[in-house]
Amino acid sequence: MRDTESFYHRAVRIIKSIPKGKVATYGLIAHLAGSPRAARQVAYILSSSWKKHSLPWHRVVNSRGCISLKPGRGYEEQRELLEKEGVLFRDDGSLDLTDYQWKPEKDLADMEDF
DNA sequence: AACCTGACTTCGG
DNA sequence: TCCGAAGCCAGGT
Repeated sequence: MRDTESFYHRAVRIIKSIPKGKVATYGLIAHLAGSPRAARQVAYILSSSWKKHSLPWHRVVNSRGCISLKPGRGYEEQRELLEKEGVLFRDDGSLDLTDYQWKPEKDLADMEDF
């Protein structure tokens, strides 16, 4: 059996476990789910079925700590949701990953170089 | 089966 | 530091 299904479910599970007030990058989620390079797939999962799994989609940002969504296509909504959880944005629209990025406990991860 | 597409990431100029 | 190109993964057509 291919691993794609597992990846999907693992990714969903990981996204669900992102605590309020924290964020995770696409790459980190992909990494934890077992495919370090599948960041795009994580994005796909969010856009296609965040509703289906009640995922906290707004807690996922790109590697620079910015919202990947374009203005008018969810950007403002995501930013608002995050601000409601206490996340502060800089003038350029980015947030401080060193403060907000979720660091999962060793349960889920078999991260090699952490 | 082949090609296109995307809420990404990384590297080189 | 900023911009463009290439690499990657999986779903949709």
